Amino acid sequence: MAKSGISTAVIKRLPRYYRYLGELMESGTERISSNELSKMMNVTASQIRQDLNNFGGFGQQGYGYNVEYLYNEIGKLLGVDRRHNIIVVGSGHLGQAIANYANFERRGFVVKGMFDNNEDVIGREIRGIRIMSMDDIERFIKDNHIEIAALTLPKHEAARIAEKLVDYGIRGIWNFAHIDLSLPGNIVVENVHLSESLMRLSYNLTTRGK
Amino acid sequence: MAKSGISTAVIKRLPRYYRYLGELMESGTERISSNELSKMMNVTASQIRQDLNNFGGFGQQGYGYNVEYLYNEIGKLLGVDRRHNIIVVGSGHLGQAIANYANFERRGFVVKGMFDNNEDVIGREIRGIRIMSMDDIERFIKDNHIEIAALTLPKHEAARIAEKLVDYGIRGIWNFAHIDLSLPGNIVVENVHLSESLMRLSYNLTTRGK
DNA sequence: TAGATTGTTAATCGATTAACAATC
DNA sequence: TAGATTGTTAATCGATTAACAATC
Repeated sequence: MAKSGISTAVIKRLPRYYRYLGELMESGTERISSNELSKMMNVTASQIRQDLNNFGGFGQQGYGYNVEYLYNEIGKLLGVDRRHNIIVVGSGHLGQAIANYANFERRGFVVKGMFDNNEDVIGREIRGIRIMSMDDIERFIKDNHIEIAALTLPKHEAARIAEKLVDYGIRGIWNFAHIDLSLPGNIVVENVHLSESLMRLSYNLTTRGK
Repeated sequence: MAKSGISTAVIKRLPRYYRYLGELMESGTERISSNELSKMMNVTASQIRQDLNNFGGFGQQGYGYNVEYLYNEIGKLLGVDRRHNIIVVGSGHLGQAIANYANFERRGFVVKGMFDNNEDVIGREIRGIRIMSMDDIERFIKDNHIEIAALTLPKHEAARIAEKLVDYGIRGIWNFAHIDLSLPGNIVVENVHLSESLMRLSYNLTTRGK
């Protein structure tokens, strides 16, 4: 996995900065100092300045950061200034939830199609998004410039299909299957392992002093 | 937030150990060394030994780790040897997906009810799970020993309802709303911010050398 | 100019890895 | 017993925080 110079710790925090800056913009705030922001976000001002300086000098001494400018710059880093075409592979409840979540579109993530092996659901539409046969997936990816596949298949199918998706030209996989995909290093995999998340919650419930 | 002595980095890895050990058990493997496991999981053997030794000596010199024993011990740490009653608050597509995911039950996480403000859906059932009015939520939590609430409400409602849930006795919140909840320190919050996950994927797609 | 606040270097802290003595 | 492998201490690496000179 070809790592860029920026540490994953920093990258993980970027979307949260983006969210807070978006809220500041909505509330009409024009400028903000790392110190003010640090209080809102419950992190150190030092960390904010260090994080941002990984990407260049977004602020100005004596003034702070211009909210709208910083928001837009972080947006560019996160790629939300571009359009990303997505397919959802697996039309179970989770797949449907993703297809239904219109908010992603505001950030440029557009679900163009869904795929499933189950004959019964093929042909149905969800929020105008067609469920198609897996047989059509290669053609569809190529014709529609699909970049990202949300993978919501059961674990026993996920690994095999993921490899195919890569063959067909998918560049990133949003993996909801409870499995670690091993794919070529140029393929981006972002895991959402809900059951692991729930177990962490359970761990903390169990251990918490109270 | 009263932190236990174990670092969050270690805790985050526990469910993954648990998953691999479960697979080893299924495949009939009786014992495993930290070195073998490290190769399977793509981590260092040193890290595995350090992680496990946070909780006590689960292994044996010259032998390694007994798979079933270690699996069960980590299971206890993660609290999957106990039953956790859950409610889903917000019956949108994501809430329904959670209610429908029967696999959680195998780990002791049982969804006992769903709640919504929308009159149109109240009374409906999903996999035998009743959607009820928010007005009944306090009673239900108390009568059914509900420990965890999965919060799948829109962000503008989430903060207010979360506070109420805490008043009613909820101990852990599985938060799918795009907001940082600020709740008393004895309440466990586990965030699943899907839009942030998608942005990280997008960041990596954008930056990846390729 | 004086005050504020960044950008950036240095110090600290924590997490990971390496090494090896203990022991099964 | 000899070999294997843990448990654990020590060394390294990386991330966070503190400090302050640069500069708007």
